[in-house]
Amino acid sequence: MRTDKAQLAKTYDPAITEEKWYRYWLEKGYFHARTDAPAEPFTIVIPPPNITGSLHMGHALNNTLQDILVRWKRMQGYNALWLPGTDHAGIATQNVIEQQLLKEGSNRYQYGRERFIQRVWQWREESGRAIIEQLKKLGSSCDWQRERFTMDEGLSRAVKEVFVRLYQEGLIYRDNYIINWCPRCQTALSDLEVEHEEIKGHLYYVRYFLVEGDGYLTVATTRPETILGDTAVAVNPNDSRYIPYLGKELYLPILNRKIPLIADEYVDIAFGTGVLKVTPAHDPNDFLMGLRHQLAQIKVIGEDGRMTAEAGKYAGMDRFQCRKALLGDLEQACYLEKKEDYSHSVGHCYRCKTIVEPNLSRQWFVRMEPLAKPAIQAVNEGRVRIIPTSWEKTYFEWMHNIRDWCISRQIWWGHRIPAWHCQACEAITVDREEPRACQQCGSPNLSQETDVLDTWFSSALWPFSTLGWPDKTRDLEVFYPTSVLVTGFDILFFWVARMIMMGLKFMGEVPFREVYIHALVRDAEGKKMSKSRGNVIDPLVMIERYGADAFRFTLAAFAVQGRDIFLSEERIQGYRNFANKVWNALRFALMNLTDLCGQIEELKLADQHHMETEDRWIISRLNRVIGQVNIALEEYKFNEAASNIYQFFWHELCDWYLELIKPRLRQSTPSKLVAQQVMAFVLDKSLRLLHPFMPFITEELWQQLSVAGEGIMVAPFPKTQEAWIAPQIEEEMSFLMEVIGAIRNIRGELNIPPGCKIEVVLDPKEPGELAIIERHQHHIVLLASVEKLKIGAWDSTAKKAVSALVYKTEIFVLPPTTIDWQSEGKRLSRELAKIEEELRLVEAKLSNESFRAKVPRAILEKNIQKEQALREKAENLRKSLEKMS
RNA sequence: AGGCGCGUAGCUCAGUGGGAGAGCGCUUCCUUGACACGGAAGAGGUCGGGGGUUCAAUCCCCCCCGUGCCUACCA
Repeated sequence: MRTDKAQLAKTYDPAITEEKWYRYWLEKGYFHARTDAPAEPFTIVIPPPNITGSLHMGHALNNTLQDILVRWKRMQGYNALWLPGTDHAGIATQNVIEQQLLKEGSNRYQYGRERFIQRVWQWREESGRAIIEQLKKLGSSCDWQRERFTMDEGLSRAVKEVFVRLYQEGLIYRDNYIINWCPRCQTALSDLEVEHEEIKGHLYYVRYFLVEGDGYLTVATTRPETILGDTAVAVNPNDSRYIPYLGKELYLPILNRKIPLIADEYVDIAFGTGVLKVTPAHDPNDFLMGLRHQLAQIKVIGEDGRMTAEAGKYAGMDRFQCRKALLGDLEQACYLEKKEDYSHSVGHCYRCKTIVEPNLSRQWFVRMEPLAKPAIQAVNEGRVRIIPTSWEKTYFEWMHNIRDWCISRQIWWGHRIPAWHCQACEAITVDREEPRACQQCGSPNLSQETDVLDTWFSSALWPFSTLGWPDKTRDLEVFYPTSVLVTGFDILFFWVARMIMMGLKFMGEVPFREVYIHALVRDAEGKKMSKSRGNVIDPLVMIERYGADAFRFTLAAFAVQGRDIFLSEERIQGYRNFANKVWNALRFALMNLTDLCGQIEELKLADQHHMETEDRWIISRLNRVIGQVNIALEEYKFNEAASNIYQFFWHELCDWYLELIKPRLRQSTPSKLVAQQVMAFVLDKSLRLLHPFMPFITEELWQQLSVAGEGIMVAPFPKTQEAWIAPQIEEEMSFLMEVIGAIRNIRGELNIPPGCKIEVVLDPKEPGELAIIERHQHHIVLLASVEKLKIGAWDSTAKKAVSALVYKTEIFVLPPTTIDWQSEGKRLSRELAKIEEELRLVEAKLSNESFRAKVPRAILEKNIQKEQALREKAENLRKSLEKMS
C-alpha cells in the first residue's frame, strides 16, 4: 500500500483514493461487528432508504452523520455496529413497476398477482440496490454482512409474529370505517400518509327544498358531488333560526330523495348558513354523525374515483367531471344560490399527489392508545432522549392525540396480512402459518386476505427484526437496545414513535437510548419549499467533483441543531480546499521525514525539556482541540467539531507551527529531530481527529506516515492529555504571534512586498515581554521578513518610523523606501478616531456607579484593563502622528 | 385555527447577557523549495422594526413586519 514518500502529488485526487481504501476496509472486515468482542457495543440501525430511491441530500446528510458517529465510536474502542438495509416501500415501489407495465401497454391486473410480485423482486435485484452502492461512495462504514431488507424472510416472520400477537390481544381489529383512499394508487392510506395542501376552491350554496311547503334551506359545500350521497341535513340544536324546521324532511336536489333534518352539536352555527349536509360515506365527521343518528351510508364515489350506480345519471363519471356536470344541473334548476371563492386544505396522496377521497371501507386497524402510553412514558422518563429536546414537545403532542392506525393496503407489493377468510362461515382465522381449517367452523375452505400491510408496519420493527427477532439471537442480546437513532424530523411520527411503541411492546425495552433529529436539507423535490432558485445539488455529482471527504465535511459543518440546511456549492469547494491543505501539510511533512527511521512514537512528557516553545504550544493546542472535538461529538454538535478541527489544522498547525519549524528542519541538529517527532506526532493525531469526517484522505495520508497500526480507521481516537496543556506557553505564543502580526500589519498597510526586507526595532517595557522577544528573535525575523531586528529603545530623532503597540512592547518599523507619509498619517488618524471612540465607551461604562457596584469582578477588571490598553494605544498613535508631521 | 422555527457582512451560514464570527466573494501585495484548491494584509454589519427587563441586550420578555414548516374532522 505504501507509495514512495517523496512522490505525493501536488494536489489531492479523491477518485483513486476513495475506491482503493473502501475496498481495503472491506477486505479487512473493519465494518463487521463481532458478537464475541469484549468491548462495549455501540449500535446504530440505518433509517432504511427506499429501494426506489437514489441518494439525495437528505440521505447524504443522514448517513454522513451516522458514519461520523460510528467511526468515532469504533476508534474509541467500542464494538461499533452500523446495521444497514433497505425498505421495500410498498406503494412507491409498486408505482414504479406499474409505470413500467403501463409503458408496455399492460397493467397489474392483466399481469396477475404472482407474476407481478416476481417482477418486483427481479427489479429490486437489478435496480433496487443502487442506493446501497451510493452509500458506499459516501464512505459509509456499514456492516454489510448484516444488511437487511424489510421483505427478507426473517423480517417477514417478525411481521407475522407481531400481527398475530397484536390480533390475539385485540390490538388489531378489522372494521368498516371512513378512511383516506387514493383513487390512483387504489389503496387505503393512513392519516399520516395524507399531505394537506391549501387549495383555492369554491364554496357552493345549494338549496334543499322542504317536502312540505315551498320553503328551502341553503347548505354550503366545497364538494358538491357528495350531495348525491347525502342522507341527512343537520343544524345545531341551539340555532334558533332552524328550530321550527327540526324533524321535517327535505328533498335532495336532483335525485329528489327524501332526507331528514337532524340536530347535532357538531354543526357550527357561525359557518356558512349554519346548515350542514351529511354524507356519512364520504366525510369523516359526517360518518361519525351518521353513526350517532343511524343514518344510511350511501357510497356514491367508487374505489376508482368514478361515481357509482347510486349516483343516478352521473354513474360512471369521474368525481371531478361529476362535480362540473352536477353544478351545471344545479344551476339550471335554480338549486345553486351562489358561489364564493374559498380556500381550504385538501388531502393529497403522499406518494402520487392525487387528491385523496374519504371513503367508507372495511380495513384493518391497530388500536394505538395502549401502545402509545408506555411510549410516552419512556420519553418522559428519559429512557429515550430526543435531541434536540424541543422535538419532545412535538412527539408528546402527537402521541397524546393519537388515533388508530389503518394498516391495510390494497396493493400487492408488501407483507400479506396473515388472515384467512372462511368461505363457509365468514369467520377470520389469523395465524403465523397458513391454517388448515377455519378456527370457527372447521371448514377447510379458506382464502387468504388479499390486503398487504402498511410499509411502516414493518419499519416499526426494524431495530429488533434486523437483529433476528423473533428468535432469541446473540445479535439481539449484544446490540439491542441500540445506542442512537439518527433521522430527520419528517418521520418522527411515521417511524420513530412507532418504533418506540413496538420496541417496548415486543422487546420490553426501548429500541434506542437516544434519537438525534437533524435538519432537513432543502431540495428541489418541492418537499421543503423555499426561495426556489433552482439550486438543486446532487450529492453524487458533488462527490465526483470535490471528493466524498470534502462533501462530508461540508455536511458536518452545516449540521447545526434545529435549522434547515441549504447547501451552496461554493462552500463545498471551500472544504475541498481544506482537504488539499491537509494533503499538502502531509506532503510537506513526508518530505521532511525521509531521514527519520523507525515508527512514529508517542511523545513522553519527560522529553518536553528538549522541546521548543512552539513544540509545546502545538501539543498543548492539539490537546485542547481533542477535548473540544470529543465534547462536541458527545453532544451531536457536528458543526462545532468540524470547525474546531478546521481552525486548528489550517490556522494553527499549518499557518504557524509548520512555518515556525521550517528552519529547524533544514538544519541537522538535535532540534531537528524533535521538530520531526513533534510534527509527525501532531499530524498523526490530527488525522485521527479528522478521520470520522474525512475517512478517505486521512487513511491515505496516515498510511504514508509510519505509524504502528493497520489503518487509521481502527487506530485509537485521540484523548486529551491534560498534562500537555500549558497555558503559559500558549500565552507566550499568542504574544509572539501578536508582535509578528503587528509588524505584518504595518508591512501590509505600507504595501511593502514580502521580498523587501525591513528594519524593525522592538522596545519591550516589561521584562517578561523582553524575555520572550529575545528568545524568539529568529521567529520574528523569519515570519515578518525582517532584515535587521534591534531590541531596545528607539531614538526618535533618527529616521522616521511607523509604530505599533502590543501590550507593553513598542514596535517600530523602518520602511526601506520612501513611503507616502501623508496617507500613512491619514490611516493612523482613522485608527486613532476608532480607538478614541472605543475608549469613550469604556470610560462611560466605568464611570457608571451602578455598573461598578453590580458587575462581576472579572468583567470589571477586564474593562479596566481594556481602558488602560486603549489609553496606551491612543497615546502611542498620537506620538506617531506628532512625529510624522 | 393551534404549535414550532427563522430573519446577523454582497452570498451561504455559525455564535453569545459583558470585546460582532466563518467559508466564499471583494480590495491591495506576493510564482518565498507543502499547498495559487496557496501566503500576507484589508474593506464591509444600527445582529428585521418598536417597546420592556437589566448596571449591561444581537442574545431574555412583549408587540409588529417578513418568511418557512408541522399538526387539525370546519362544511
